[in-house]
Amino acid sequence: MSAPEDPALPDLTRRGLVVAPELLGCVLWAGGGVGVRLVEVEAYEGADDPASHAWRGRTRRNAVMFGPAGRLYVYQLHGHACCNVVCGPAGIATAVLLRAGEVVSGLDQARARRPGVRDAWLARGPGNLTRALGITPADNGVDLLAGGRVRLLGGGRPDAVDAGPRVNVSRAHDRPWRFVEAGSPSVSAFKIHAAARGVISRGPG
DNA sequence: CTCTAGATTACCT
DNA sequence: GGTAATCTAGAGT
Repeated sequence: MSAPEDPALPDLTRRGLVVAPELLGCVLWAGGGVGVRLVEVEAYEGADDPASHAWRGRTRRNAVMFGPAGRLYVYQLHGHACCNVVCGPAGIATAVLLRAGEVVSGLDQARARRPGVRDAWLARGPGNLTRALGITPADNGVDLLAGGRVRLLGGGRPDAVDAGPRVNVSRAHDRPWRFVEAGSPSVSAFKIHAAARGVISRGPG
């Protein structure tokens, strides 16, 4: 009871690039009992990463990225919500974007939120993942380790992980900071930036 | 105050 | 394959 930390969770106080592949297989659990096992994530750093929201320093939107690890950073884009797990020590902006997962609990609730979508695609894509879980900008800044409505739980690592360029980012194409569980049907299938093709590698999970 | 670009998605041909 | 819908934060005037 006195040790709420989940031993299967990676140490989130390290930089997002290190934490990101270790988050694959972990479960993001939200209200309504819906849980999503993560199969696709992307790392974002701070001042050194021109693709990051935190590249130009702290603003009202990205303030949570500069906070302590284990918080949820939620922002809206084109009318959709996307969420990140904040990493690193307080004061350092680094986070992991949660791009896709497979629903492992609360299937009925997730289906109700995404009518007409096949089960494997319920949480495929960052906007779809937040929608299946019921996460909104109102959840920005919540502590995922505090046992609240939104939580991050440990899980088994996938057998194999693919790395490649991040999706729909127009800068820093040379950085293979997108990590996916190899072969998962729940991984999003968006076109990568033309300049980023060919930056793909495979490594052990 | 106005303008623009964007870590997206669904629908079109 | 392509593009319109959608809307806000951030930067520019």
